[in-house]
Amino acid sequence: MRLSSLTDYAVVLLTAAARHCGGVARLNATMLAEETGVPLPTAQKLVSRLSAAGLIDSVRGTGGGFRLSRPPSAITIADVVEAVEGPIVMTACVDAGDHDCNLSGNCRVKPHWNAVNEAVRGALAGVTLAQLAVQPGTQAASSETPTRVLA
Amino acid sequence: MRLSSLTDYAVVLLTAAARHCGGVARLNATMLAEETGVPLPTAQKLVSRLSAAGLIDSVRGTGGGFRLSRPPSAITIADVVEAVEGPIVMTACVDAGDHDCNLSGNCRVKPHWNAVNEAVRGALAGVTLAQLAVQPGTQAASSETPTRVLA
DNA sequence: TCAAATCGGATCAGATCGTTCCGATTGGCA
DNA sequence: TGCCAATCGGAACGATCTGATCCGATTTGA
Repeated sequence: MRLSSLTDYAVVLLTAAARHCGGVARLNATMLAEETGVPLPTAQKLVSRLSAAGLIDSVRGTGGGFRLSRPPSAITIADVVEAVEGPIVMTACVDAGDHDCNLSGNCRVKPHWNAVNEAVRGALAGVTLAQLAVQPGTQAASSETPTRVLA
Repeated sequence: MRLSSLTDYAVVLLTAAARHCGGVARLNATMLAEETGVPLPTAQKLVSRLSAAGLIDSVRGTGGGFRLSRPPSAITIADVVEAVEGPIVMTACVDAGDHDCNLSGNCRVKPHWNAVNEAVRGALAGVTLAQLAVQPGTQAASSETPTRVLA
């Protein structure tokens, strides 16, 4: 019941990127790695995955870099988790194939897992990058409306 | 973002135990393993952990076994997760020590993780064994009141 | 007192995660 | 027009953790 550290780093990187949203047009992995303290190779790997998932638009070559593909208020932690770790599924039952569950035949718990899954996913989808990007103690100054899960 | 399969098995075992709540006084690992399809060694290991966590009361020796220490409606999925996997912490930041985070110095995301953590934990704590124990399709007959997270 | 049955802890293989490195691609510059 | 530098993209390696199996400790009943 813990996010992978790669996901943790991804959130830190994207939050930093969200803060630079109005600044330079393009960011690069080296710059964000230095600013956040995330190891450069790891940052590069994350840029790959986030780009593949469509959360950032990346441009290769000299002067290239990346930028958020959507405004920070439209990117949730659930999006980041799915981009880095894959689909949010609590158990093998919920997975599309739901094959390799050796007790799927008479498993009576299975029908309930979907609801649990959606509950957890909803909790993660209720937090946006815009909320994370605000400075600690200055949340009142944010133009974003906090969701109930953060209350 | 996935529960360990041990946790999955633990929920299946405890749900089966909850169904036998009004039946025989003591259950044993062998019996539940056969009934649910969980491998016996794994079931034994889970009994150990669940007993150590106080979710079940176990008695050793001939004729021994275990039973739920609380009514099924008072045991939530969050309890099971914590018993098998340890405390529910999304990131290293939330952990008590919060040491080995090499960017804790100027990490601006850290203050927000606690809220996310509680949101997820709340989602898991809103589902009880009593809800999982009901037969699929007969939820209306359950005496338990469904929680909002399942709505 | 003996024996059977059960829980409890220790051991080992397997898989996943995290890190690191190298190649492919692109744009700028002479 | 050709070369070079900078960046993303994918592949390989090592470490850590999980999950399954086995054997010993403990207790009750005959």
